[in-house]
Amino acid sequence: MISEGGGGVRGPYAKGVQRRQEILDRTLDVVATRGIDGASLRAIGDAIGISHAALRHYFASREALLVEVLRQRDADSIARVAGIDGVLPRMAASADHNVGVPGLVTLYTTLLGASVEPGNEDARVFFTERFETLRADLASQLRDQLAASGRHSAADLDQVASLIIAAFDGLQVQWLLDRRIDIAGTLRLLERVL
Amino acid sequence: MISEGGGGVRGPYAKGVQRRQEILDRTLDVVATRGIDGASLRAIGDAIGISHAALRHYFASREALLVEVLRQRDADSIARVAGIDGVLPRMAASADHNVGVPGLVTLYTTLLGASVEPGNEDARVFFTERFETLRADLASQLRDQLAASGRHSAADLDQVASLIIAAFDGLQVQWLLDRRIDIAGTLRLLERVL
DNA sequence: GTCTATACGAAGATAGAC
DNA sequence: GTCTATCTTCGTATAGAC
Repeated sequence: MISEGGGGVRGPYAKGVQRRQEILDRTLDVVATRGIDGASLRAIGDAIGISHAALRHYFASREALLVEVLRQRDADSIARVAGIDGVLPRMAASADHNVGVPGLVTLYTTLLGASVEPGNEDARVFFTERFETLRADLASQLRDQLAASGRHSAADLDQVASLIIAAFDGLQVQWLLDRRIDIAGTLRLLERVL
Repeated sequence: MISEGGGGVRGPYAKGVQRRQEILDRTLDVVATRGIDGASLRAIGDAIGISHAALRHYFASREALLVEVLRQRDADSIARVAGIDGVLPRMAASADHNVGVPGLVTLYTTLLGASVEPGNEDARVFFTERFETLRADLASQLRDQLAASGRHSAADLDQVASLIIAAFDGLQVQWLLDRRIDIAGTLRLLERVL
């Protein structure tokens, strides 16, 4: 719907949509291989076989492209663990999966760090909304869990949600710097005490 | 000792040492005012009244300069709360202080995010060592606290230390993106459950 | 030891031709 | 839709004044 306007009905779009997806996929490849700093528009363009200027026909800026890569993979990630019961077990499963895709975790961490900087509005908007949504979802699920187990909590569930997300993100950074860190195990520790 | 070699004993150094500190101080000002991306070597040089090339007489690279700013302020920060009893109260006090210096928190967060990227070795070394030291200190203090209260913990204290640091860092990021986040309050929540 | 001047290559962004 | 060419700014590097 949104992507249908002007021009023909099908022909022009199939290629454009495919091209856009190709750019997103190859960008993650380049990021994983050469790092974020190595993923210049020219390097990404070279990997696809187009000029760096052509990339900007699909994405408004390099930042917008990187954020879009993350947005897509993050949605996949959330969908993958959607069936798992319990908030912390779901986070731990996510952590386990992420261990296999360090390039993506690096992209997440780097963009998150950059998002607090004025001038990186795309990343800022993405993460602000992501955290807002995630906090609300987690808090509501925690409420359900407590109700189901017949208990009730004295703690502010929004604060608990913030804490869980913070632990997840913070542990991921420590893990990237030192692979001995056990993200899932530490999240299970948090689950035990909560 | 280290900084004494060649030339006179005092004269030449006074200026250099002072200049170096001036650069560190002004760099934080520029970062706080214009953001990290706005803190180019040229912008920092302009703020001091020297050329950008002169900065590299004191610091090997822009990254090394930024890391040194953070290293110095971080040491101040740790010293400031050193007298406070209990691990979490000390972290909460740090958080309370940081609320007043958002530019420094932004610098910390941005450099931390960048440190996981290959090519940012200065930041990587700083944070890797920082986390290692901090985890060891926290774990040892937690052990003391438990011993003093006559209890003993079933949990791995290194994991608890990781968790506390992760919560602190993660909450700071969420706070930078949404000032409604209550870092100290959420840390106290963590203290209550541990 | 301290600093200016200057140049280099790479980056993101942009304009306009095809 | 894609390109080439160009603009500006960046970090870095070097030569040399004082």
